[in-house]
Amino acid sequence: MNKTPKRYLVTSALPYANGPVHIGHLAGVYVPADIYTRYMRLRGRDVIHVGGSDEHGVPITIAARKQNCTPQQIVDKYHEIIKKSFAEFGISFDIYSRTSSPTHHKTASDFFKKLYNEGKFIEKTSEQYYDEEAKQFLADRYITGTCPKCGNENAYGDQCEKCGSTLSPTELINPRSTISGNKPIMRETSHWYLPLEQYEPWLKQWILEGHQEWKSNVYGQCKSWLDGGLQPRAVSRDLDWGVKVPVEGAEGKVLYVWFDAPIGYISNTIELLPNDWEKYWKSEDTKMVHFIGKDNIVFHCIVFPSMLKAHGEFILPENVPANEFLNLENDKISTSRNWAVWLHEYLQEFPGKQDVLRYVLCANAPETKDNNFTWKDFQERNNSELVAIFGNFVNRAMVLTQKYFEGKVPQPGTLTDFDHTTLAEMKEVKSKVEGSLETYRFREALKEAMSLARLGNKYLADTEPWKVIKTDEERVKTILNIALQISANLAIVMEPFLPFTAEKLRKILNADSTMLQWDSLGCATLLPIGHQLGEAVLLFDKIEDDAIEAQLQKLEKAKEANAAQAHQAEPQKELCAFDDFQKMDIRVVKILEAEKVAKSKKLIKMLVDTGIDKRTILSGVAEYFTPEDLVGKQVCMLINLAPRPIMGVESHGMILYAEDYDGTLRLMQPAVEVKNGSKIA
RNA sequence: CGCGGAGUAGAGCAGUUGGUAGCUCGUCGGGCUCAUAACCCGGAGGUCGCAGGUUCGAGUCCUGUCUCCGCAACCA
Repeated sequence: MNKTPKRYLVTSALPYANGPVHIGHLAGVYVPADIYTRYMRLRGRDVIHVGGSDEHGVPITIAARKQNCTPQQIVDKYHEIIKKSFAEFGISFDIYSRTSSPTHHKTASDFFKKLYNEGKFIEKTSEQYYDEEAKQFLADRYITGTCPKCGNENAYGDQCEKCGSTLSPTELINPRSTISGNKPIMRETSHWYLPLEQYEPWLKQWILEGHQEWKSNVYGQCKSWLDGGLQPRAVSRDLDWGVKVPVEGAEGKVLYVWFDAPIGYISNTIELLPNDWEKYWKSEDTKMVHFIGKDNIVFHCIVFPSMLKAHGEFILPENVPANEFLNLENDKISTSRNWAVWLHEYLQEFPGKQDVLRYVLCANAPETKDNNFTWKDFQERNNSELVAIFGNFVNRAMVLTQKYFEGKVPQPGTLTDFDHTTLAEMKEVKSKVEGSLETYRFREALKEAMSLARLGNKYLADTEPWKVIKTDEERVKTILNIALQISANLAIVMEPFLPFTAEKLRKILNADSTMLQWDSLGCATLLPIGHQLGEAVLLFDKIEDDAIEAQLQKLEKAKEANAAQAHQAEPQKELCAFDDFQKMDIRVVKILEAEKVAKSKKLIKMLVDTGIDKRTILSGVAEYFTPEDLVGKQVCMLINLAPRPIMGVESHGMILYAEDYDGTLRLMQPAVEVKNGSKIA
């Protein structure tokens, strides 16, 4: 595109509606997309930001099966959570819809039909595993069986996680469906494919020659795919959840979710502007930008553009500024492992602190490589950057003005050289921030914006109005006027990044957004002389250690829960002859008395009723039970274990416990009370 | 030897066409006291993953090599 675009279409990746949104999604996609969009709006450009939930695909049907509900219920639940949390977090979508909407079904269906009618697909028949009970074809991942290479009995249809070898479902010995547990059968099925290889020359031209300015991770990935040669890609699947394939004889088939989802960008625009959407999608002077994470590069740079090209009426993305991934406390963020900071939970636990998270995620965004989010860093950035630099500067300017001039903007006198230098630096911020934002360098842009607050602090430190007031009130008027003008500029420049704070700051300055327009950023006369300022409330609050500690503990709990889930039962011991087993006399006994053995750490001495006699035994379980936990309980015990003296007392048997994954011991009790001395066999 | 990206002060990150290695936080020292013990100035701290090569000159270009992350279930 050579000429200046007339309008902008910003899309952000559709979150998959089988879970809530977490900080990885935000840092990778939604925060930068929102900053970009807000910036465009502030510049008065024609821009819309479209998004929505991606609600189709196999995983959602699996989740529904597991939770014993319908796929619709799953997506309804998460769509609501996601939509609500985005809104509360200030991600300013012009529309946030969903791929289960009627508009989307129609749009995707029509899209498919057009390509189908024009012969843009090829049809292929193949044999795939089919679960007769669940009545569905099985994706590779939903088939398990014995690995032909290492004998692991729980290899997946695409890969054995034990030996790492790549497999195809037909290689598995004794394949089983993970849905029903049954043995699947082979069944013939036919699907439509988009012949991507036909678009290869065009893609090479368009990306490799036409878009060398794309980020290196994006460009590199595209180049690698194009150099490797593209293959036809199936656009349909055998499934009952999704957009029905609108062709006769295609019952039980839906559009493959990758084909369906990006069309959501179009449907959402149609839903937003039913009569006016076409100018955003079909007009060459629209600039379209896709915000995505690195895992989506191929779809948005190769596959979706090929679809759009095949369709023929739509424009192509001008840029795809994909981000890398964000880690959490040095570990990969994972929905299934619950290793994440969930947006809806953050909003509850840190009310009114949307901008703190927005700030941290932008300042530490994974723009060029994977980055790490830690709660300690979150606290530090809040306390020593937002509070100490930005909030503190505004507060200083406000408090001084209240103190000396009753909260009215004072009239400046003659400017010194230093004043001029400071104002000149302030003026530069606009072009720097704009330059960074236009090239998707959000981290850099935010740093430039923050530098304005630093400039303000330095200005006050160097001019020392609290000293000068004693000798030269006129000079102080100039100083504070400048300090307040800097604050007003901060209210403008922070708007795309920290919209809640900008609003708050406008209130503090008693200025509305008509006084503080982006175009006047850098201007030293934003606040008129004599203007009455508002109340000097604090922009940010410190975050104390206990709040951070609570978050870390929450994560620690998630980790423990994972450990419990990941715990594997120990392998079976070697075989034991029946006679050997019969030698052991295991009985139900009642604990009559229990007391800790003096001077021992672990020992508890007990008197038990075995039905035969009453005897003394010792058990090394004081770390897990108090004597009171034990008295009166019936438990299992090996009564013919050879007696053994422990710490001077002879123990006549051994009580049996179950040892949990983490080493915790549990009593083994009969489900109902039985007679003491009952045999266990 | 599948393909991309990344590896730079204690931590988190910049470094755009090869030309004195930067920023934020932390740390140490000093200043200031208007401000949420906040702010301002200065210092220390790096053989730019490792090994070679091209060049007058390499964090940057080339070759090899190690590690991490993605591309394959969930997933940004």
